[in-house]
Parts: sequence; structure tokens; C-alpha cells
Amino acid sequence: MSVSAAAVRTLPSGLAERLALAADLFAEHGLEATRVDEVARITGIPRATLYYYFPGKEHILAHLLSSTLDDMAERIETAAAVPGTGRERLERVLREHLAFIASHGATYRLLFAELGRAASLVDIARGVDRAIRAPLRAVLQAGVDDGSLHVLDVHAAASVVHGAVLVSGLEQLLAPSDRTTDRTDAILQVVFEGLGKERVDRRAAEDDHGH
Amino acid sequence: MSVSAAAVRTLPSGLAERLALAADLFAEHGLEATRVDEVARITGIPRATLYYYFPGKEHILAHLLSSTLDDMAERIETAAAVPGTGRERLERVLREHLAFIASHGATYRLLFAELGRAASLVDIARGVDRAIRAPLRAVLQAGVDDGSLHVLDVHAAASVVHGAVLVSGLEQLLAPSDRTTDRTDAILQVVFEGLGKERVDRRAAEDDHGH
Amino acid sequence: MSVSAAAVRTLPSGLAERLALAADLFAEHGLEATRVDEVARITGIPRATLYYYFPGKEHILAHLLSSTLDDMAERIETAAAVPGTGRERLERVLREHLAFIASHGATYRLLFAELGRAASLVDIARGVDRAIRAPLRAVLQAGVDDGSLHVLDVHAAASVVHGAVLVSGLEQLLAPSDRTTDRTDAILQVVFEGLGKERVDRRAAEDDHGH
Amino acid sequence: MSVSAAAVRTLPSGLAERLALAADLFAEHGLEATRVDEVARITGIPRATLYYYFPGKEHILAHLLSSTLDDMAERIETAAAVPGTGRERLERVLREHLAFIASHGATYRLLFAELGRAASLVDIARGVDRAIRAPLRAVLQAGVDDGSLHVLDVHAAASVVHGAVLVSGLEQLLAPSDRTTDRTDAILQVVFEGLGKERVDRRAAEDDHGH
DNA sequence: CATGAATGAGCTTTCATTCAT
DNA sequence: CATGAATGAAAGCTCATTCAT
Repeated sequence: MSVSAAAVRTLPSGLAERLALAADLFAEHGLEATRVDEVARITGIPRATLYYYFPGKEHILAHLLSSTLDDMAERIETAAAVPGTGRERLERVLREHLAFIASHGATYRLLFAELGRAASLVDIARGVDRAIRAPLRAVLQAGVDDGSLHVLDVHAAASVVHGAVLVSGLEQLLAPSDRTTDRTDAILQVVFEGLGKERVDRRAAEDDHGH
Repeated sequence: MSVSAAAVRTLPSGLAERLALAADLFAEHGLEATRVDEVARITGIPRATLYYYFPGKEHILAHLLSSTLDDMAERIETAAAVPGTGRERLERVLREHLAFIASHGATYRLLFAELGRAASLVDIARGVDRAIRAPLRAVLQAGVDDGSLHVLDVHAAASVVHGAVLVSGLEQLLAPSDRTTDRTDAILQVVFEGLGKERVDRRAAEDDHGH
Repeated sequence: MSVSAAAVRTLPSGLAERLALAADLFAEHGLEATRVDEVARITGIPRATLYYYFPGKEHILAHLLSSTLDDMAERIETAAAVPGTGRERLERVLREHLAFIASHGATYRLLFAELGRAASLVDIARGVDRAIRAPLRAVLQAGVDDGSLHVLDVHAAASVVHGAVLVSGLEQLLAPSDRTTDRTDAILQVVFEGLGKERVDRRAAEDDHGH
Repeated sequence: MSVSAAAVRTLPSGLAERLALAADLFAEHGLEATRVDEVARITGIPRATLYYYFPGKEHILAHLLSSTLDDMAERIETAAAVPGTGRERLERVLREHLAFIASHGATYRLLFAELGRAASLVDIARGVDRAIRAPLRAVLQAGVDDGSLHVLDVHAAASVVHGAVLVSGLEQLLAPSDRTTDRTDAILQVVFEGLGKERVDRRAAEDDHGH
């Protein structure tokens, strides 16, 4: 189920927990600028022990990213699984996603910093698709099927809502506010209603255009 | 006008051009993992000469990021300045933004990798706001004012459209396609029309419903 | 009888055999460059078990070297013990010595690599003297006593024949040939006949010259 | 002319001289156990400077070995070039060789420790052949041609004299004595006169055998 | 008795940076 | 002005060794 390259040795659960403490380090400094020494210090795991469980520094990061992606996938899938119309489920997923960004901010940012980096051990693009995009497409399609959503292009719609949530989520990380709920509502309003004054059916665009 | 820490010495235009070749390096590896040696090799500028013009490696990156932000600001402002309704100008800005991402992919990704990193020499958040968000807000507001756009919360709307464009732009970088125009159109459709079946005015949902 | 530092615990014979497999490793890489891990892998003895029987890595090597020296001593002494003239016994010893080098090539080389190294646990110089030089000197002296050998300086003669055998033995290791027997014969011919056109007795050169 | 892998950068002559001081270190400890730190300390060359001129530690050793082989080749060739009978030239070469061992003891031992090691950067076997064996064979052949030496198999004879000199040379290193000249003479006596009571022509061996 | 797990100590190597020319 | 040569500083990783079980 994990996206990560399998660790050579099974990581004791105690270590896995303490390792999570290193996520902020990697997020703040990036892979290269994060010193293994610092990871050891902040987690309390001796350097040599880290190398006993991981072949190298990058594998520690890969483990963290994979864990985060797995977490994210689980939480979003759970939110998507709650019964309801497509629209209701979409809203739940988006709120859950925003909450996840808020609680895993550092790692989430890191995920996007590493996204598109060629040499990454973790295929982040695939992980993001699995954890976020696929569930989004599923609920969007459900909305199309049950008539609760107006979606012409599921893929494009998934991009928009993902982008909206990602960007507003990062914004909140950089400039935290206590009006989080308001912001979330405002984002969702735009997503559901769009910016145009009138809805324009594509096939009837010519006619409407003149008015 | 530049966001960057000023280079200690005036950079000969020849060097500035060759330096742009290093953007991909920084984008692919990040600041720390990019070797000054590599920058020297790819630009053809001797290492010591780089240090003659820049106080340190990070200043080279800062220069590149600032240049890109300046470029982006100029192009988007130009697009926004073309006369028309707010809606028309918004569409132009979004298309221009997507084109910019496509042509400056590596640096753009880098911008977001560095975004939120504390120690950056360049205040990227501010630069992004200046280059992208402010113009977006301006045309959104113009659309509100001239009645061509349905926007309740300009700030939230800017987030959504920025996110939509950013995410779809990155997607195209990672999985290039020749249906770029189609994708762009699909994105804009969602942005303008929203996902909801019916538009619901918050305050007067009941009333509006009847119309 | 062993030259080695005694192993702290009695080594089960099973282990002793498997340990011999490590000789090549030490021979190829030397003491420092040979990893205990590799020794464990090639012998099938767990690392920690090696440390149960030996106080440290160098003691494993010492054990191997001592074993080899003991083997060599035994075989050469046996060859020397076969009745005959000094010359006959010398020839037998030399052939046995060459055979030993051929069959213990790696360890033999190692012996000379370690020879003269200060910190060795095994006094290799002494072991080599015991296993090789002393028997050589004994048969040379026997040849002097029974008149079957022409030897003015037993010590020097031992050096020459040792050198001849050592060098030609190593040569065969590095460039194996199926003309081994021929080579051996040729070496012995030089050893027994010398290179000079005429034999010149030092003390009675004039007299001998006439014969 | 050098056997070594070419140094990436031309080594300043000043450094080359100071580097020679490291030969003893390598000789005493071997490649692995010699710390680059120690090489830096003993030569006065900063560690990073060593790495500026050599790609790695082993290349420093390779340089030293190659230099020594080059030196040895030059000195032995010079000795062999002095006019005279083959026998006279051989004797000169052997004395020169012994002198060389005495003056370059550490490196010489190292040469034989590395001999036959697979991964060496320097092809020591070839270097030894070039520096020692080839000149030996040449003077031996000259002795055959001018009738001054009794040699049936030049190759075998070269092995014997090489072995004799090598072994006695190493002996003197390990147990220095002021009777060096005497020892040298004794060695040469054995080499020239052989150990056998009577010279035995190979073709007439059968007859003599019975006696 | 044997051994898997864990780690302290330290070394090679890298690289940003300086400076004499 | 520009740069080749040189180096101080630090980091990743390895590995011999220990010890609880």
C-alpha cells in the first residue's frame, strides 16, 4: 500500500513515531540542507541507528513523504466514503483536505517542493494522484451521475478544486488566521458557483455571447 | 523594482544571459544540492568569476528568482492592462499566466519549492503577491465593478484562480500534452461556471432560487 | 606450538574449517580493508559469533596466519625428515615448499604483506624462520656434513633458495602455467649449479681453477 | 614512462617531494589503515589540497608506487648500462638492486604487499618486470652471449637472482647489520656458484644420478 | 551458547569560498 | 578585471564492537 521504496529492515514502531519529528526539518531546509545529525538530535535516534534502518538520508525523507501520502490517502478516502450526494461528499473531501494541509503543513509543502524533482525516490506525482486526485475525480463523477454537480470535464474540475485547496491551504500556513472557517467557506463558494456572471452552456455559447 | 538583494557589482548583460542557463539546475536540485561548480560549468562562467559578482551561491539563486518574478510581473501586468471588461482581462491574465508557467517551468517550480522557506534571501511570498495575486485581485475587482464577474470575496477568488492555474500548469509540465489549449479552456470553464448545479446566493438563496 | 595469540575460547573445529574460507579475503584486501561483515558472510558465521570466539578482527587474521605457518612447518618438516643425503632432502623440501605456495597462494602472499608490519599480533618473521628457514638451514647443514652440498655460508644459501622458491612460487600464482614442473626443474637447476661459468672456491680459487 | 594512472592535475614539484614523506606511512600501515589525515600531517600538505591533486587516497599511493618503480628502473638500467661482460654487469645490477632495497625499504616492502592485489591502480607486476626483471634478463642474456655466464634458462635464472636479492634485501631491512657487504658477497657467491657439489649437465644427468 | 540489534567513533570526501596574480 | 589554485570546514556514511536475550 505504501508508495515508498521498502525499508531494508522493518522499522520498529517506536522509531517510526520519533522519526515523524524530523518532517519539519526536511520541510524547512530541504533534503540536502537537512543534516542527518539534526535528524538524529531531534528524533533522539542515534545517527548510526538511522543508517541501520535506512540506506541513506534520502530514504529517511522518502519514508516520511510516503507515510504522509498514505495518511492523506486514508483520511481523504474516509471522507469520500461517507454516504451522500456527490456534491456533499466533495465538500467533505475538500474540508478534510484543507484540514490535512493545516495539520501537516510542513510535509505538505515539502511534497510540492519535491514534486517534479526527477531523482526522487518516491513517485510523488503518482502518490498525489492516488491520495488526492483519484478520490476527487471519484466524487466529481458521482456528482455528475447523481445530478448534484455541474461538471463538464472531470479532470479539469479536479485540477481546479485541487489547486484552490492547495493554494488556499498554503496561504493559511504562511499567514495563519483565526478566520479559517470563513476562508474555507469563501473558497468553496467560488468553487461551487464560479466567477462568471451567468452560466454559459458550451453548446449555446454563440447565442449567449452577443447579450 | 527588483525584489532581490542587489548584486554587489553590476552584472554584465552577457553574464546575466548565461546565468539563466543555471535556472534548471537550481530547479532540479534545489539551492543546497546545486553545486557552484555545476553552475560554472553550465554557464561557462568560471567559479571565481561568479564569486566576483555574487557574494555567495544563494545570491545567484536569488538573482534568478527575482528576475523570473520580475518577468512574470511584467507579462501579467501587460496582459491585465489590455482594455476590456474585468472578465475579459481576467481571462487574458490567466492565459498569460499559464503560458508563463509553460515557458518557465523549472523556475516556477523552484519558486514554489522555496515558497515558505524561512531563510530565503528573496521574499518570494511578497514577490508572488506582487507578480500574480495583486494583478489578479485588480482584474477581479474590475469585474465586480463593471458587473462582468460574480465575485463575493476577491481574495478567495484570487486564491481559487491562482490555484487552478498553478496546479494545471504544473500538471502540464509533468505530463506535457498537445491538447494544451483544450485543457486551458476546460480549466477556465470550471473557474467561470463553478461546479454547483445551481448558483445559490448566500443571503438570498431562497429568492434567487425562484428566478 | 602455535605462534598465534591463543583464541580466548576453544574454536569448534567446524568453525575453524569455515574460517579458512576467509583467508582469500584477507589476502586480497589486507587486514584493514577486510570487513568483518565479509568474513561473516563468506564463512557463514554470524558476526557476533566471530566476536564470541575472537577478541577482534586482527585475531581472526592472526589465527589464519598462524594456522598457515603451522601447516607449512609441518609439511616442510615432514619433507625434510625423509631420509637421504642433504642434497636429496633439500630438493624434496624445495619441491614441497613450491607445492605449498601453489596451494596456499593467497595466504602466502598475505604472509609477506604482513611481514615487517610492526603491529602484527603474529611474529611472522619468527614463524617464517621456524617453518621455512630453520628446516632449510638444517638440510643445508646436513648437506655440508655429508658432503652432498657445496655451501660456504649456510645462512646466505638459505636466503637464496628461499628467495628463489618464494619468487618463482609467486610468479606461478600470478601467471599460472601448466609447465609448472618444468619451471620447478629450471629453478632447481640454477640453485644447484649457479650462474657462474666456473666454480671458484674462495679460499682455494687458484687450486680449484686447475682441475 | 610512468606506470601510474596520470594525475588529473600536474603535481607541483614541491608537493611531489613532500609527498615522498608519506611512503613510510603507507608502507607501515597499508593503504586502508593509512589515514589521509596522517598523510596531510606528515607532508604538511592540507588534506583538501591532496584531494585537489588526487582523486582519492589510493591515487596518492599509486603515485608513490609508480615513482618508486620509475626510480628503481632508472637506477638499475644505469647499472646495467655500464660496459663489461654479462657477468660483471649482472653483479653490478644485483649490488645496485640491494642498495636500492636498503634505501627504499618501506616502499619496496609495500610494493610486494600490493603485488598480486587485484584492485591496485598500478600494475605492479608489470612495473616490477619492467624495472627489475627485464634488465636482469638482458644482462643474463648478454652473459650467455659473451660466454661469461652459465645460464640454461634465462627466465628461471632471473627468478632466482631476483628472489635471492629480494629476500636477502628484506632480511637486512628487518634485521639490519653492519656486515651488509659480507652478506651481499655471500649471496652473490651462492648465486654464481650454486649449491651443488658438482655441476651436472642436464643431458648427462642420468649418468651422474647413479653415483 | 549464540546472535540480532544497536551504536560510538572516526574517516574520506566534498565544496563553498578566498586570494595572489 | 578575472581567474586558477588552494584550503577550512563540515557531513555522510561505515564498521568494529557490545550486549540483551
